[in-house]
Amino acid sequence: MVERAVVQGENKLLEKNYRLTPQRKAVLQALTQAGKGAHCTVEEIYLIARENCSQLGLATVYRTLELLTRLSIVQCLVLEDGRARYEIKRNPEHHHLICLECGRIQEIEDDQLLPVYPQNVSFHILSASIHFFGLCRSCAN
Amino acid sequence: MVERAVVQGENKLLEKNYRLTPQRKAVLQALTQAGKGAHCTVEEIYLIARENCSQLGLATVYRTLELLTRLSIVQCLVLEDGRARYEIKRNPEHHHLICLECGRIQEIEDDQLLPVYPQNVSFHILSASIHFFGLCRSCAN
DNA sequence: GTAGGTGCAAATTATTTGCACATGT
DNA sequence: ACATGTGCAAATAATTTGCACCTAC
Repeated sequence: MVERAVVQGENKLLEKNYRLTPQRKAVLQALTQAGKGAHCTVEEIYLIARENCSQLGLATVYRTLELLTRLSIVQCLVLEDGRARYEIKRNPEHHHLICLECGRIQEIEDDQLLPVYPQNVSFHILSASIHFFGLCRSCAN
Repeated sequence: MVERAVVQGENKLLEKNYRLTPQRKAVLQALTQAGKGAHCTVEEIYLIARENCSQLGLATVYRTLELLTRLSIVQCLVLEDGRARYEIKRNPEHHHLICLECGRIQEIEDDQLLPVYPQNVSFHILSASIHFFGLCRSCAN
């Protein structure tokens, strides 16, 4: 079964006159297949996507993710380890709870934290990326 | 004139029985010399620090920054470009306003944004890193 | 048919590591 | 004196790029 997010992504590509190649389909498929809260590295996406598109090259995955990011189909998350992670962009926006003990990443939706954006700042805020660090339930005992 | 932050950093090193080498002094000095809101890359810190310690090697800068981070003397900031940036840790904590147009980074203190940490989440939050993206005053026209 | 996309291998960039030598305490 | 630190060069890891070939439209 083809996920809704895949179809939406494919449509966005077509709308902007980008070609719908098996490689792009496979990357989109991999991102949704990994599921919510997956935050896959490029390498991980590559490995999953190759199952549906065996001749896929790693460089193509990088190029595809760059394109999908530019089209706001996916979003990039860079954690302290400096490696890029990607996830399908969703609405409403969400933020991340990163466990300092086990490294697991949970998600939290924007409206669960009544985002109070700064006042009296001469800066026009368009979006926010919030990383909370702490201990997840099981690591906190 | 030697900055207060340098002296504090040096004392923290001594307290924990780390040696106070010219290399470590130079890195601390470079970080404070760059000033508030500098967010220097490792390479930049290396270039500044070398002015006071000519035989300094880049690997030592990496090792020193890793140590200073571990001792909470500095903090590491990883932006979307994936390169590590470092700044002296201050109190109160602050967050970042990143201009999407010119890339300049402003700072905002924690208490200026009534930090609203999530409620009803089974996660023990210890700290937060908030990146706001948008347009700085001059780029917004 | 052709512009746009891809695979591969080589290049680049950021960071880490091994090891012989140097130095702060 | 000696553990700790350092410089250098080589290793590793992540990402980017050049180019000949391929394919979705």
